[in-house]
Amino acid sequence: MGNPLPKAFFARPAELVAPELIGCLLVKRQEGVALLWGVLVETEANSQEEPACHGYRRRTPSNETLFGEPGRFYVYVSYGIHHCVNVVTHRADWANGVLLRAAAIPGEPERVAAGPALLARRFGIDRSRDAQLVDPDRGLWIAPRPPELAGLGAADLTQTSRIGISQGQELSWRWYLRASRSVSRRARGDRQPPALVTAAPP
DNA sequence: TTCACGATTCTA
DNA sequence: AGAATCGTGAAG
Repeated sequence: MGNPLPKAFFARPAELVAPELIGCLLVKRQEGVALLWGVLVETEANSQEEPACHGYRRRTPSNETLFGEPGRFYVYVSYGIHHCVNVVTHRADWANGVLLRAAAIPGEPERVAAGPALLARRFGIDRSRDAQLVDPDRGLWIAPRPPELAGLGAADLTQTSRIGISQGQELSWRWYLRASRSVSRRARGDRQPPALVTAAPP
């Protein structure tokens, strides 16, 4: 879990990175407590050339990080109240990133991090993390898929349109792990999978 | 300085 | 389906 994704992983277009991030682990090191980690189960891609992207209109102090080098967190405030966490991708001077929309945290309620703002809240991520490197040395990073999830493929994911945007609906740039109950919102017709049975009856 | 709006969430 | 809630960016 200490091994982070290599920097080159993020130096690709967001729509390539986003689906590959599913199954990876978001990990946070905290003072005096065990590592906090969760499996990423839902992501969205965003890119400068389309209107749903924060960098579509102009480069400003608040979206500056999105235009920076890949491999950093871009954290923004949503609706004045919530925080949302992105990972910057592709290359510098081109707004491109992946929104981390949901994570499944072992041993915790299924939906504590089911949604971008809930994920940010549970991991205690706010604007102070903006522009910070995705790196174990900074205490917050992303680890590759663990062995048991290494076999994840397109067949395990649902690809659909993004959530909460008015423009850019035609792009199917949201991906989620179908087997997970920690997904923020399922595509139409996709039934919620059964809960995992963790304990055998006596 | 002011105003309208939003990559959301919670409740009914 | 609708409200809450406030940081931003564009307008004045």
